[in-house]
Amino acid sequence: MNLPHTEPGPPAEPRRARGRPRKTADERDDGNRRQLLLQTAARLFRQQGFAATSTRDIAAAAGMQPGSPFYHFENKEALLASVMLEGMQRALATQAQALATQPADATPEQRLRRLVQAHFAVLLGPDSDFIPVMLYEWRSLSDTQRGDVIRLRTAYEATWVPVLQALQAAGRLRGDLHLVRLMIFGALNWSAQWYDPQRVAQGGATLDDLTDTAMDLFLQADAAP
Amino acid sequence: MNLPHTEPGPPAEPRRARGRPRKTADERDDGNRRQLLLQTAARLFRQQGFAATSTRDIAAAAGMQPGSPFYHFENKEALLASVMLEGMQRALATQAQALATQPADATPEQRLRRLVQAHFAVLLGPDSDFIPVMLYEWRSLSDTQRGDVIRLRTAYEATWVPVLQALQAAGRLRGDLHLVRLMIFGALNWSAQWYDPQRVAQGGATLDDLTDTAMDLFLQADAAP
DNA sequence: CCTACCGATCGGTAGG
DNA sequence: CCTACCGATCGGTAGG
Repeated sequence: MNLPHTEPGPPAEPRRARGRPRKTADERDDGNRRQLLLQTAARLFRQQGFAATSTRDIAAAAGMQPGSPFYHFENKEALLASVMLEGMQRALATQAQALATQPADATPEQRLRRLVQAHFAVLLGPDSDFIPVMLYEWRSLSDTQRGDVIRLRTAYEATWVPVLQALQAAGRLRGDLHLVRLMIFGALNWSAQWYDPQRVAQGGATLDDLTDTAMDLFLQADAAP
Repeated sequence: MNLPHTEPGPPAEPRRARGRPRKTADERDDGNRRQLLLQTAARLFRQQGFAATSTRDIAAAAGMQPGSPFYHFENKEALLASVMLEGMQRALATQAQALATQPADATPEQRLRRLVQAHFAVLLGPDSDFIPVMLYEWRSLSDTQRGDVIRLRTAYEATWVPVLQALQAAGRLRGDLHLVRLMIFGALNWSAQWYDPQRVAQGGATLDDLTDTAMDLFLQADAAP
């Protein structure tokens, strides 16, 4: 699920067996630190919002000094953009895997179910702060950085189109397809505002419950008995 | 649509015909200024977010000096809470009117259509910055102020329950009703993220188009021919 | 509601 | 990645 991220650091050099063993540890540390900053920023951005989260907050939560985030990221906006790109890369990977592990003769309904499941997993499952940040901190991104995120997001959404078209052709889905797609995404994405994974232990809805409800709500009942 | 708002100012005294005519103008101005601040704050909070909008921004956009908003509102959070309360009061008024102007023998489907129409009107229609702020700046509210907003919001959502129950009883709606309601609200509320009223002039979808699509998407086709 | 102001915090940087 | 720091901005207030 952790896609390799483009690293701005120096390329991995072949390491000599002797001299400066510390350097090796530092190199590995750099990746860890950057990843730690990303996770911490995603969590705080989600909880408090981008503008209300200071780079000092993030540094402290990651156990660093106030200036240290700027060693890994050019500025606060670049950190936000990286969180979003990381989120979209994970979402695309999860989506691709969900479809790849499915039989070739899967029905459109089965394919939709897989897409919905993957969507909820990325949105509400473990380590799921990245996508909510992308969904709800959109306006804090600069125009330049927004373009990169949009490209991945367009690809993610395009996967749904043929599935929805097939369902409509089969009479299982009604309404203007463009608007229908936007409303389906709304129904799914809004769950990030109210769903609490903690409550599953106390009888709350599971992600599969959500998927069942979504399918029931969106799809016309199968006419064939 | 503009519900009377509880005014902290002095009660309207009977005015003498002579002496201090300025006082009268000031009193009327007070209400206007407060309302102007509310509208301006709603617009900027929606465009930039609560944390990214300074009280100076709001004052300047309303043609006031940096300290002036604090004459009308105790602090920045109280201004946000007032925007949300104003939004919810308008939403409740619109909802009540939509149902009141409907024949008593309206079908559950017709009642749902009215609720959806009213919802889109408040969310996307003219002067519609208040509700999006309430939906998307939730976490910026203090616990105390959140309670007041929640009460109005609960009332607004409760209106939908009997309508949805009737539709489910009639076989027009499938799925767990609690989750279904949350997903329907999600599909509707998400439109604040992508719908652009400006584009209607260029062939974009109208609010009625959105309502039609929502009904098509959520409701099972009527079995009776 | 304006003027003038304060303490606190913020993003970011130099220099190591 | 830390230390020490800077200029800018912010929410809020006194006093009229």
